[in-house]
Amino acid sequence: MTDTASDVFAALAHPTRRQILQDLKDGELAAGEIAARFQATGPTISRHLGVLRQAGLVTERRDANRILYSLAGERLALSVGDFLSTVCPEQIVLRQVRKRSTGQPAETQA
Amino acid sequence: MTDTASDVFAALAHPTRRQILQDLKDGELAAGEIAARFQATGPTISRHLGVLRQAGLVTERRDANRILYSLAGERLALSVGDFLSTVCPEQIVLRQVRKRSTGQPAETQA
DNA sequence: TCGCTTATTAGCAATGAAGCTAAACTTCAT
DNA sequence: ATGAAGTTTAGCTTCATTGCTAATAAGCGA
Repeated sequence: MTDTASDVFAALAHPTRRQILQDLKDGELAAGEIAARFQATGPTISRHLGVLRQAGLVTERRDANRILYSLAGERLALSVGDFLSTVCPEQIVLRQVRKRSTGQPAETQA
Repeated sequence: MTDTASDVFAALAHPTRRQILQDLKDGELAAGEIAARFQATGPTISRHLGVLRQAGLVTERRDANRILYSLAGERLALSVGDFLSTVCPEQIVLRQVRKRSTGQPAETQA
């Protein structure tokens, strides 16, 4: 049910999560540093980070006390760009992204 | 909190809706023709089409009895590509897309 | 007008998402 | 050990989404 693309797009559907990804664009940040940029509570941001991690859009590593998050830009470009390039290939171009071997997993269940 | 990008990504988060967009890539289709391609009922597909329309990803026009849906590819590429190009600009290139010129009139949400 | 086709809207049940507070867990310092 | 800082997990409430069936609207033809 929860295929890859759905997880990725659902993760991107929340403005806080998109902002987190933009903040991570310049380098890794600790969970607390990320949470400090929003009005939401720490647990709420932690859950958002969990959604992003489950979608494969961020990676985490431990540094002593803290947990540092990094952007998984290639994964983001691959998932989203792959869909975009199949629906409107004229308007978008993917760069240095290997296409997956097979086509879509054909999940057409409603 | 339902900004434009959130509506677009939320619309793309459902596999049926992504498949609808892919089906529309080759030209406009009537609602019934779209519904016939899925196992879901007509009303369910109609709601999916409503979500896509509200996100601005499809346009509709009346033809006698039928309502024909078309892909709004430029809008799709603009919304998604704009975000992608800010988060991971190295991996993606936008083509013939004006620089975020759309001042959307804040579409209403149910 | 009546009936048929096409498509949407209304209403309902089930599921999931998002936010909070409180508690728990990990790591390091005292 | 004890404690403090940094994060996550648990539990709860609220609201949105998804799906269905039944009902409604709109258009065309006899």
